[in-house]
Amino acid sequence: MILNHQQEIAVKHKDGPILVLAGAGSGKTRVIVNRINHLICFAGVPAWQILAITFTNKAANEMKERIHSMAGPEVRLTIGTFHSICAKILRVEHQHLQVHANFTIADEADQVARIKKAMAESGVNPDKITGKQLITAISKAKNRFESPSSMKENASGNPFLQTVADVYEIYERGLRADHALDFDDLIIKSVMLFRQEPAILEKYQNRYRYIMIDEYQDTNSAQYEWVQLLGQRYRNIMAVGDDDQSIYRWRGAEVSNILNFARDFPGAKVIKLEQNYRSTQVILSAASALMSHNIHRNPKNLWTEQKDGDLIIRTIWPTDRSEAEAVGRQITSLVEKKGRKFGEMAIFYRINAQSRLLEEIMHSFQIPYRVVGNISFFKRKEVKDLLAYMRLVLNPFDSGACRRIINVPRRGIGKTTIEILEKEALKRNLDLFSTIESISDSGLLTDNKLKNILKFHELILDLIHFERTHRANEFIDYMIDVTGYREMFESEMSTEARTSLEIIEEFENTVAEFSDREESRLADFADYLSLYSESDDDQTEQKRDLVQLMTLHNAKGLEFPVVFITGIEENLCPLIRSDTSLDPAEIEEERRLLYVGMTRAMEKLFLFAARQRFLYGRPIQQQASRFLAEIPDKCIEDQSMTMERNFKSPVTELSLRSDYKTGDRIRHPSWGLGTVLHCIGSGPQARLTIRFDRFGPKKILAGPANLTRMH
DNA sequence: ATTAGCGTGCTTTTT
DNA sequence: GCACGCTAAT
Repeated sequence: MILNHQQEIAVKHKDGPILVLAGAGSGKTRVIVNRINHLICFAGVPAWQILAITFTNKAANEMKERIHSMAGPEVRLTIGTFHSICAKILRVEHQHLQVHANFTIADEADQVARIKKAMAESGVNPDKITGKQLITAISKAKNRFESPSSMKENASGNPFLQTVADVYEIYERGLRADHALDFDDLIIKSVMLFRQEPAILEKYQNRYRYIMIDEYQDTNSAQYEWVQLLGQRYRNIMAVGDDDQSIYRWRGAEVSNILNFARDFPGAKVIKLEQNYRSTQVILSAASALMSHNIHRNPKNLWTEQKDGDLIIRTIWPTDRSEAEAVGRQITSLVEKKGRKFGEMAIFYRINAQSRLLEEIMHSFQIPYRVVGNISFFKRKEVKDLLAYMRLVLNPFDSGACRRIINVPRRGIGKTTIEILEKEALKRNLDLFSTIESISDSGLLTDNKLKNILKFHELILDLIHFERTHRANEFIDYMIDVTGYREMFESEMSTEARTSLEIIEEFENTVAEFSDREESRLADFADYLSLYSESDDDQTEQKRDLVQLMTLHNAKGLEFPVVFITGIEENLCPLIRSDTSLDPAEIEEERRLLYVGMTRAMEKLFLFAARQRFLYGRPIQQQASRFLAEIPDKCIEDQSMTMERNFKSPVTELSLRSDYKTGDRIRHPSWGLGTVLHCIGSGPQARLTIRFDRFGPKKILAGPANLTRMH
């Protein structure tokens, strides 16, 4: 395809910083791929000097493929996520850190387990502070480069921070003892390495002279500094992103990074890609109108050469079930009457819990589907067990891995034996695995038990030995047999054991596939498993003609001819947790999330909501989302009335009858002056969200509040 | 030492 | 509606 003018400028840009503000569907990936190709084939840049960073492995793989098909399969450049690139650097430079080269990467489950342990150890009351809160707080501290000790000093008087600091300290100690790094560490340790070792920094600066970062709006502060450090020497940085598609603020992404790029890199060229090649005019107008309600953004003017296309169908259903059935009916009729393929359609929702009902309905309509990014494989205990074996073999210091599989399958090593081992490990300041050797002459264990653990020890040593001389797939096959892991299920005839065997086989297939195309060391495979989530793999599914179900977050970067977005209701989309007051910035992020969902649609878009929804097992009365009222009527065909005659759509109510609107100034008898952020309904029943000048945002009911309107 | 059964409590999104 | 964690029973 021919590039448009703006795309061409970006593609042909060679030296110096450049920011590409790429609106939804504006051919962002095309620009990156073409520029890389241009650098290699026309600008004389050696491929190995190019570094391309993406946020998901899926994006990285896709980019790799496209570059290889364009510039030739032999070009070798570095493409990967921040995390995988950092992991590779840290393994090479490990001697400058306090870890050995085979450090394990603590995945999410591992992290949760460690936090729980640390909580128990420091005597935190789990009713008061949840593990999740601690993980978030610790992650924030880490990304500020704050150590547990400095956190302790700064926490004086704040009991919450005090607790966080305590848990943080134990958590860190645990990671270090096991030679493990968590996701945050991968980035942070790399930054610290760059900061402290100028020679190493220089080495990588010279190596990666051309840096490209996709989804720049999703970078967090540590990643930002990483880019600054690595890029400051040659300043050949291309940042590509869209502030309107920033949906990861909650995990530290800072939109300001993209908004301030031109300031951070003086002389940066700024290119705006505003022509949309994906959606119809109607869809694009609707999405743009929605986004215009956000205040904190770069205004942009997306346009398309495409015709108007079909109106967006907006329907409020009485229940979540009827909503799901409507999706099923529509899909069936689009296939039967319009010749659509299942694979051309996708269903989006805000939270994973919504998928179950949809799955049930798809099933009863006999619609082939798949759920993207669903738990399953990587959370299966079989996969975790096998992964633990791998980790222990690669890194015998990993006591967590050791503990997990020391008695799986049964080896007669029970809780008490493990407790004795752990106490001894703590006393001697050793890891679990080496404790096994040194405990033999201590007389702490009976001969029988000693025999059992020594046998286990020997088993692992044998695996370590085997690993050195074999490929990952050979090792895994060997491991599964020699540990008796497969046999454990083979001897059982239950259906559960049968699925376990299937999982094991799937695991073997994964290695086999991996060994086929990548380096085939076990260590690489372990990284692959730790850093790659399953939502990353195959877009081959699209070819298998299945309707795809996914969360709005997972929809980013994809496109479908037909899109259904379900559950566009207050408190669900935007999602508002009951315990938190609603922060305007969070509402803006929710709006961006819906925007991302809408802009995935090429031709047909359905926006659905329900008045009653089952959530956490109970029926909850829902109201249409404020976002629905923000989409202009001219883009919409509202089917609520025809579908259900005796029900008046709250959307109509919402958009037509409101005493207050966003921006109105009011006075409250006790809270004082404030600005209306949002209003649902009218009269005394109206539910208002007001940001008070002195007290911040509050939700109130208009009736009892006795508000005065200011002019 | 292992398992089964029951109650609790929690639910966003992910590298 | 679910997963998880705890307890109690074998």
